[in-house]
Amino acid sequence: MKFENQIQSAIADALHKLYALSVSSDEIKLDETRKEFEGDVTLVVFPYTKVSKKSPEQTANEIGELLKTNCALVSSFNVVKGFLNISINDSFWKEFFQTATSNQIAFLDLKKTYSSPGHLMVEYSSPNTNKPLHLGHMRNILLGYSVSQILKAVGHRVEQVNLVNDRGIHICKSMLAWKKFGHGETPQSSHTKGDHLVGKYYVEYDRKFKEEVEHLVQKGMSKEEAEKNASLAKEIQQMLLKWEAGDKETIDLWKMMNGWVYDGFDISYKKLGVGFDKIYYESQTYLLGKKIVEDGVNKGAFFKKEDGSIWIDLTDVGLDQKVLLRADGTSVYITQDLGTAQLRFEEHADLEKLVYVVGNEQEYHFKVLKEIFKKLGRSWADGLFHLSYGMVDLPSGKMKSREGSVVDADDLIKEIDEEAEMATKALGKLDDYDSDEAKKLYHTIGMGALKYFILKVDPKKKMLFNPTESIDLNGNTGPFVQYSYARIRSVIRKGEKSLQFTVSASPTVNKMSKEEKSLVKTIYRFPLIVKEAAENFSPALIANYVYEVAKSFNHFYHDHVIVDEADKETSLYRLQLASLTSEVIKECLRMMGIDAPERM
RNA sequence: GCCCCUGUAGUUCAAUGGAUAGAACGGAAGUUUCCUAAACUUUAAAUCCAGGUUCGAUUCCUGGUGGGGGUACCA
Repeated sequence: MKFENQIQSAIADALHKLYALSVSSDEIKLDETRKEFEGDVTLVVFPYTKVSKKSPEQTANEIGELLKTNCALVSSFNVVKGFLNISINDSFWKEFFQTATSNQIAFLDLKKTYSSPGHLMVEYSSPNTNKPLHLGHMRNILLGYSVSQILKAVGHRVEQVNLVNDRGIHICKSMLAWKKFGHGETPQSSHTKGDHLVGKYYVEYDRKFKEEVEHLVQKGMSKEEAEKNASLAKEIQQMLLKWEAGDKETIDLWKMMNGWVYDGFDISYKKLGVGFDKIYYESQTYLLGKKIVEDGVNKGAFFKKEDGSIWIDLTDVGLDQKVLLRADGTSVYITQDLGTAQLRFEEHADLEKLVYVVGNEQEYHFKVLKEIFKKLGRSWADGLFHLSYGMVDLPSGKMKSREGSVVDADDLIKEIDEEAEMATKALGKLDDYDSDEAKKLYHTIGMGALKYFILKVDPKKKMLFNPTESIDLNGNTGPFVQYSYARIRSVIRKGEKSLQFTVSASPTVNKMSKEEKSLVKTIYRFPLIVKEAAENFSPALIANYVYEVAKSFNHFYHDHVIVDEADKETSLYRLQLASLTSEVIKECLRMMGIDAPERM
């Protein structure tokens, strides 16, 4: 079905015949012809003028002539400066279209893209249990979910997992504050979502602690001393020790409050339409991590300093010395990651890649993690991959959770749903919807806007998000694509009614207009785009592609009457094209975790 | 100090070393006897600076400069 390979080898032959140049066909680079020129693919001939010893134009013409006579796919060519624009025979496009429409499922199902699909794990979300999810988490979650769907689409087996940071001193802070100042408040009694309630006490601790420190400073203590000697700081240490010792009262409190948080997170995940195959908890892996560190010391991979702390020396690979276990034997951040990774590869012996969706401020951390496992001789160490993404900035600057300048995920979802509702009501199209249907649609549109907005940006770049202007519904946006989809569906419904059109009917293509061919060419690229997106873990490629498809259809739609009852043959063919287009759009949206409404 | 990322229209984003740097929003001007006007058409507007490599550089290299992040037993 692919024509590129045939053209490439035909060019390789031509170069060999004309200039005795031997190049393998996959080294020949073909570009898509720019829209303003005639042709389908373009060969840049400048690199070959050295061997041809002729002008670029002459070289291009020579190659073009030979292609035209030797390759049946090539119908014509034209030369502009050093660019050889090759036109592919129309029959190729017709044939492609007919094959694709007569078996849409085969065209959309890319599971055979890789002859030996892999087994991968994608970790995303990774929240702390001391505060609710915010905008930064949303970029993480949407990226992780979408990447998982893309990888599955090309046939990989994917484990979608979450790692909950459920232990440590920061967790104790909200526990202590609740215990001291909470008066037994629960999510039920306060009608507050569990994660928000716990977050409230985390903030409360910070406030009380600062008060106390300030008080001590006024009494003449230095700030550092005050932070060490504050009674709250001491109580926190006590609590952490109690937790580690398994003190029943502390553990029960911990379990209760974490339970509240998980209930809250579940609601947020559900609203976002994402989920996980398995959730790992740091509290269950950090001990394994400690063990790995101890084993490493025995093997001589790590060393112990005089104070008893354990380190790894990574200066030989351009990194620093890093601490792995504190002098008092307690674990540091990386300790649990060691345990978690080890556990995962034990659970899935055939796991090839472990993808961590984590912000770019942790790039150093993941470099270190990989090097540690390499030093320990783990065969799977090279399979660790940090899918790093940029921060989400606000117009007011960076989000700082301690300063409260965060955009809360639940608030944002609510605002966007309301925005979608207002915009939809203003158009007044849903008069025959009942309130549940309408509400569902507002959410579909709102989430479509939010998800598309976040996913269309290259992950590694930082992005700016303006919550007050919220989300556009026009232009390069999710709702535009959703709207295009809904409209195509509506055209098809009409066609089915008036023409008894069915998807299984086989159309005959006589002529293809320029717009039609352009749309067909765009659809042709679908498998290539998805493959590229899977290889680069890039939902942005899918987003930009689906926008192009939607735009291309809108263009076509305005130039043609699709359902013309006087010309059933053409109508049938155009409806097939519409159907194929709508399925491609739906599949792309699905890979981004966006719903495609039939009507909007 | 050292390391990493980044600088494109007024704004938010694109552009495997290729043709006249693309979209969208916002600005200006249009299009509803026609399957959804959340649409379509036209229009003004940009590569941080200086070198280098190349037939050709937004892209690669060097230096400068602006922004962000990391790095010292935080997670």
